[in-house]
Amino acid sequence: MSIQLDVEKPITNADRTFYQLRNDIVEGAILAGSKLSETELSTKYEVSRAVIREGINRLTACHLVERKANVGAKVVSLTPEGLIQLYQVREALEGMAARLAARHMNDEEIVSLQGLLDSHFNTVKDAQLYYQEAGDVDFHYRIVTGSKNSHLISVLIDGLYHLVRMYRVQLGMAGPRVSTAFDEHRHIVNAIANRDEELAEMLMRRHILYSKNNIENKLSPTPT
Amino acid sequence: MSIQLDVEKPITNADRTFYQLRNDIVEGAILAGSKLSETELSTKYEVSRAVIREGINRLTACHLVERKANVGAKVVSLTPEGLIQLYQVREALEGMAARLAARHMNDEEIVSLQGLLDSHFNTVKDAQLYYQEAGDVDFHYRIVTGSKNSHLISVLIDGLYHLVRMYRVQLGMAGPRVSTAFDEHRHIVNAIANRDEELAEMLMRRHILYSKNNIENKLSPTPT
DNA sequence: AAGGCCTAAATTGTCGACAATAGAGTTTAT
DNA sequence: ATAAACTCTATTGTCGACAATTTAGGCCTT
Repeated sequence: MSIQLDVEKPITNADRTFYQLRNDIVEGAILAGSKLSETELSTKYEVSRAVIREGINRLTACHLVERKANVGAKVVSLTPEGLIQLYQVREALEGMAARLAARHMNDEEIVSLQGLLDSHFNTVKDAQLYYQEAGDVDFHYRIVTGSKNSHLISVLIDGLYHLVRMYRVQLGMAGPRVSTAFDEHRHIVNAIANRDEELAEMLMRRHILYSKNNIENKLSPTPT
Repeated sequence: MSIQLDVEKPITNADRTFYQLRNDIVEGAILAGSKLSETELSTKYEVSRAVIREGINRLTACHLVERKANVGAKVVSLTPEGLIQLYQVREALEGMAARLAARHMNDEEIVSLQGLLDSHFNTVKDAQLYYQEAGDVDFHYRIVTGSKNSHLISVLIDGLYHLVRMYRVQLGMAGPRVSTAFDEHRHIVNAIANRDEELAEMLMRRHILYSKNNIENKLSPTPT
């Protein structure tokens, strides 16, 4: 089963530059916490300062950079507190997404989602961690879109998920928790298939909470 | 007690223009659903197109306008479905905000919040609906900032709240529910003062859910 | 020597002009 | 008559230059 989350195709030059910038920041090619010089970037990406500025503004909107008037922009710094706060927001939003998915996903979408889990099961058996990681992203992606709530979708997919990916990539999350996370996914899908909104939300919130605790333990011995 | 939620001061011309645009959209001076012509706005606000473009981009980030490449931007349309989806996101985020506020607000902040409610009680007695409306905004504002979660704060205050205000202003929400909402506020503050995270979240979610139902009934006789 | 002030360099903010694209209206061919 | 292709116009996308602001460094004063 194919995995592609970045189906957003660049129309204009500003689009393309924004995607490149975002990717370079998420992947760490542009270091976290570093300053973003407009002139420097404009020569590096071979576009005018105007498109760089638009890119930086868009990056500010998804919380990947911070901008200060008359001073400049810099890439956000990755901190344990920031990661915790990020997961708290995820817990709230994705919990609601699971609730709404249980209400609004049609039968066809649910069957497809179950099929996705089946294919994950095979990769888990073969212990292909990378695909599991991508599969996890794909799973959450489907729940969110399944909520049919445009605000939820845009805030998570256009916004927070890129920051989540940035933490994962740069702090080297791949981790265990693969098989247990798979079971949690299965339970969530079951709740959605049963149209049990309450349970779907609760299971999703716990799933994210566990994930947060798992990451916290990896980062520091004393969780908050 | 003074009420000021827009303490954000414009530094640059782009800031000032963005605030003006945002206000004109929220207040309805620029009609919902109407197209935003860059050249037209640039003459109207007496700034260059670059400034207008930055403003439009920022408005896109807080979901007040929608932009399509090579076509242009238009103000979002207000629909019952959009309002419902907005309140669903509010329920999730502000519920979490109340939970975190119960965890992170210090005693001084809680006392101040209780004082705010006391002053509301007087205005409610005098039936000054306008101040109650502003007071409601102030109340929610404090809970959100009390969460000490920067993502939560920015998504709600810089983003969704302006859209909420737009719905309230343009669909003429002032409504009854004043005194009952006041009681709900009181219960929420009590839960926070008792450091009861679970209850604070639940009460806040119900508070927003009631508010949503109240608005739905005003809009259409058949709620979703 | 420490502190403040002034100057200069670099960076961001703003602007007007030009290029590229989309949409409407007109023409033309079947 | 209809549909496709073309032209033209209005709007957005992109660019380089100029203005305003910040910041760092040296200089002067106490």
